[in-house]
Amino acid sequence: MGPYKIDEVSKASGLTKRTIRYYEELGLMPPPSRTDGGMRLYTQEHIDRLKQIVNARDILGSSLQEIQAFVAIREELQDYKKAYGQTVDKAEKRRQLEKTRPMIEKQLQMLDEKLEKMTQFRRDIGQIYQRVCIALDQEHTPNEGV
Amino acid sequence: MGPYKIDEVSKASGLTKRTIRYYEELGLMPPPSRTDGGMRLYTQEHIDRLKQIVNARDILGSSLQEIQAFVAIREELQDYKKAYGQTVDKAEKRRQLEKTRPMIEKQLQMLDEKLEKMTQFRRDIGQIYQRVCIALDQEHTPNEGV
DNA sequence: GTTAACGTTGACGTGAACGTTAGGTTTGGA
DNA sequence: TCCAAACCTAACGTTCACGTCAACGTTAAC
Repeated sequence: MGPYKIDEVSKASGLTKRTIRYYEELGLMPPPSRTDGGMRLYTQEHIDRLKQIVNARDILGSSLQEIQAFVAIREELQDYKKAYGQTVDKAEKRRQLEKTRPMIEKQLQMLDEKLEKMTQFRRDIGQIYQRVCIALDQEHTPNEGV
Repeated sequence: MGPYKIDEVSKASGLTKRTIRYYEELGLMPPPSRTDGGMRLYTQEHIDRLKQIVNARDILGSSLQEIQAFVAIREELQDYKKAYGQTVDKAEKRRQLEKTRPMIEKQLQMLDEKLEKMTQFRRDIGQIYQRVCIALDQEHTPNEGV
């Protein structure tokens, strides 16, 4: 359990070594201690911190490509609606819908996952907030009392 | 209200003209019609679509800098915890906490906004999904019945 | 004490998501 | 009809978030 070298941290966090150094450079992570030779020595706290960052990144970081997938669903449905009155071929409509359904299901699953992680995140921060408030109250009231 | 030129769309959506053209290029938006001279003519639907994209982008797109703000709060609190047993100066601790509290409040507000938008987003997709399922059921069942 | 595996710091490369500039065309009002 | 304002495409520049390569130093096992 002692100090970890960067490769172990990489495997534990799922990030590449490059990314770990990059995050340190950005200041996302406190710089770890070093050996006399200059090698980085990480603690468990560093790993936890990186996992938090990865979590937050997964929730909050989506590319335009991913966003496109979401908006595309609505368009497909709009296309379907437009074609609804015109298309004579019911089987064709059906095939189209059957194609889009699994896509929507996938998006819903992704959204639910992100929502869950996000609410968990919210709870964490909320708890921290409460502790801060309590601490502030406790230090404030006694001076006024008696 | 008639066709919109790109500058009006820009003001209505909050995106720059460059970004609007870029999103079209990416296929995030259906290409608008053109005048004989080649000028883009947008409809209200285009504007709505862009607003959806902006919304989704605001929810899902955060940089590492923004993520850093979230993670930083935890670190500050950890620092506080560490110093809790050692610091003799209670006023100093209090000042530190009073400094972090508004930061946490801001983060909470941001998170709540994102959460609300996200759940709304989720509801929308869920409704679309239901309509698709119903449509598939309706076209399926009658052929089997009576 | 040698050596292979792993670490370090630059430095350049890359794709995404635009900003900016250049050079030319279109539009709409005086 | 003329002209400024707004539009167009094309192309290069930029920042972020890393990947990748080179050249070199450190560790740990044998």
